[in-house]
Amino acid sequence: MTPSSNPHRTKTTNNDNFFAQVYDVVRLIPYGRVTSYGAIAKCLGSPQSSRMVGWALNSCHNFSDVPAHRVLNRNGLLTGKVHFGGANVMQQLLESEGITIEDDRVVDFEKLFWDPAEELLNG
DNA sequence: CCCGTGACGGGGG
DNA sequence: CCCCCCGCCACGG
Repeated sequence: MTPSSNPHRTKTTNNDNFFAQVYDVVRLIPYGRVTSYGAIAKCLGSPQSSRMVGWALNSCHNFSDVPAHRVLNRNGLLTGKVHFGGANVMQQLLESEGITIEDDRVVDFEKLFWDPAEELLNG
């Protein structure tokens, strides 16, 4: 049954699942490492839905077990910093993990990048 | 119902 | 390097 054919559905169906999957992946990001919205979208089978990854994190505002601060854009920029309450909360969280930030960008981004797809390969 | 607006990303000029 | 456009899709006006 297609989503639109279900009259009982008041809101979201696929989303609940997608959101949950995003949170699951984010929880796997190791301490001191980072990844990107696009990498998460890709490993969930929706490489063009990176925006939705951001949307998912948006509605997960501060679940203590979801390290959303480790998710950056493809260039290692802290594009989501404004959603962490204070102006530099996101940066501080990253720095507390030993990561260096310069001009809102993670230094050695490529080196610290953690690819969720790799995690899938290794089990 | 249409439209603008995003924590995005890839491709083309 | 720049900029623009497109695909993506939920949500609010």
